[in-house]
Amino acid sequence: MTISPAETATLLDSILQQRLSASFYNRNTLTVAKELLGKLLVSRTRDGDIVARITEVEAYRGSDDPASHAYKKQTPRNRLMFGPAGFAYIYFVYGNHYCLNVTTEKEGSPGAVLIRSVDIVEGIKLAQRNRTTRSIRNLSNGPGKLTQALRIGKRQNGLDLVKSTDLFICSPLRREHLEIAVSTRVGVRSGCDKLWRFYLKKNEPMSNS
DNA sequence: ACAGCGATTGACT
DNA sequence: GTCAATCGCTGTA
Repeated sequence: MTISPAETATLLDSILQQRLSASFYNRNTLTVAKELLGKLLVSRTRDGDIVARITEVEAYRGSDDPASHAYKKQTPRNRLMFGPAGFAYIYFVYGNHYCLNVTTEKEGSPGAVLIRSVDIVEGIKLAQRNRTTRSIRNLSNGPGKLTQALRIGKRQNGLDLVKSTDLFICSPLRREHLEIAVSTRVGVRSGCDKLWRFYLKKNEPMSNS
């Protein structure tokens, strides 16, 4: 099917109407994490748009969470976790990879949700080019993979997800029933008592597999 | 100033 | 299954 530019603009308008508001993010991090499952992450690039369904997340908080970047104190790197909700917190790990978080909680209360896995629903070919792989299974099932697939990097760190038209999250047009599974977080040495990883049961944990 | 290391990935046995 | 790559941030001096 072909879509005219006017129709594309209308479609984008309707998508933007479903965009998550600041009040969505400005809540308990665990609540936001669970409710982000099934939502659509949209990245608009020069070469085209990519839409991805969120399938796995992890919650990170502050002084109650030894696994969090914000466990001890505010630093230049983790400052966004201490700021207002609804902003992109993107950090660089292992010398190679970027991880995308969305900030939560009221200003002064650190919190963020790490997006760990998505399914690309629009712009698969572009995502494959960004990742230099043809694999679908391996395309965006990990925090470093999905940022590469959606072309998200340090440039977007601190971006306001409620206002930006290049990177944002919205509700799907069609409401669906989701079965949510819970487990411990991946790749952390501390905070292993907390079951703060949430993923859609349908496809089992998509990352780290 | 600098050593240690990480909310990972991909290549390889 | 194992393991090296890779670099900016952080804590310590």
